[in-house]
Amino acid sequence: MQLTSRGRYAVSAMVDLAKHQNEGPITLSSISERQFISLSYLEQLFRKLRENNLVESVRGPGGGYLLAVEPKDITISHIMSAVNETIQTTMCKTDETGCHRGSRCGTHNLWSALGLHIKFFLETVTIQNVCDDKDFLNTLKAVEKTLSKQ
Amino acid sequence: MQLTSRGRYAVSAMVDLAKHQNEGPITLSSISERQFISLSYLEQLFRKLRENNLVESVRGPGGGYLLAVEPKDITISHIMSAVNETIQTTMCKTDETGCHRGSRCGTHNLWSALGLHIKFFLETVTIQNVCDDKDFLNTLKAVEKTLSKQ
DNA sequence: GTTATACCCGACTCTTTTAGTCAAGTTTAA
DNA sequence: TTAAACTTGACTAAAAGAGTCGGGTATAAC
Ligand code: FES
Ligand code: FES
Repeated sequence: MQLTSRGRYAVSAMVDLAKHQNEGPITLSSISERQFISLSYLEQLFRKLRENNLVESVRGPGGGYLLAVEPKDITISHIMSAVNETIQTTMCKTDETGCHRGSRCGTHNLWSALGLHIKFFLETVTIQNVCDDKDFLNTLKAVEKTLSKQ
Repeated sequence: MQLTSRGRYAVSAMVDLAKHQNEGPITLSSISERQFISLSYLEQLFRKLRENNLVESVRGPGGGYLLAVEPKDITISHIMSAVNETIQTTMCKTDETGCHRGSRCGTHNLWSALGLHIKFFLETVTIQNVCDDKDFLNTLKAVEKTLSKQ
């Protein structure tokens, strides 16, 4: 199980955008160079980011992309969902092909809890945090401290 | 990104085994029926579980598998590693094909923290917990409470 | 000692997902 | 008019995953 590059690239690009926020529209080719992501691939990703209202585009020469929302209000979860990078931990369907043929399997609550655990992290960290490169590490420490006390 | 069935099946099977612990060696075909997992696939998984000393096998008629360790000492993480179901959140390599061509990218700490976050959960929950079907949910609540206080 | 049970093992195929490309547009500042 | 830069749909190739197959070997029961 591996975080796909779709999700990682999208976040990298959004962070790059946030860091150059005050420089006007940022071209994909400049992001491409800085983040080592192919231009075509970025175009694909930004289509989805725009459709999800996370970025705004400016066409024509001098154009590029701008954040449509403030960095502190964009969570990693927003970005991941936008590019269809969902983290699916359960495999239950209601039909005959599901986990336990319709009913809940003995591990359902485990995977469901894992899913929530991950979701919580992704919804807590914003790209502002990533730019600052510290808050989510503190978050993590607090979590571990709590758990180890049990 | 999706939890693979390799990992989910392995955990399901181990939990099944734990629940029938006191019945002597458990055959794979009985697990196969209860958990809706093909026998061949189970054999593949149990090979790895045995190589990692999580289960013991008894050959011949009346044979089957037994837990090699107590349920309270087997974490989800143990099982997942045994069947090569690692959750990889970073993509850094040291060579020229890595994330940022050798150096750290701006999102490295984020993914690294996510990886630790998941790892912590998987190392905290045991199959005993899953059998009881409650402890890891409490764990989760404690985490969320801590985080929401920040 | 034959037989049936059930574990053991390597290799293989099929399917799905992901990564990345390509070839065509359209808008607009200079 | 031109060139920069976004827009779009479709396409291909590579990787990972799921699951199968055909052979084994050990051993309890008869
Ligand atoms: S994971 Fe939901 S029923 Fe098995
Ligand atoms: S994830 Fe480690 S360098 Fe990018």
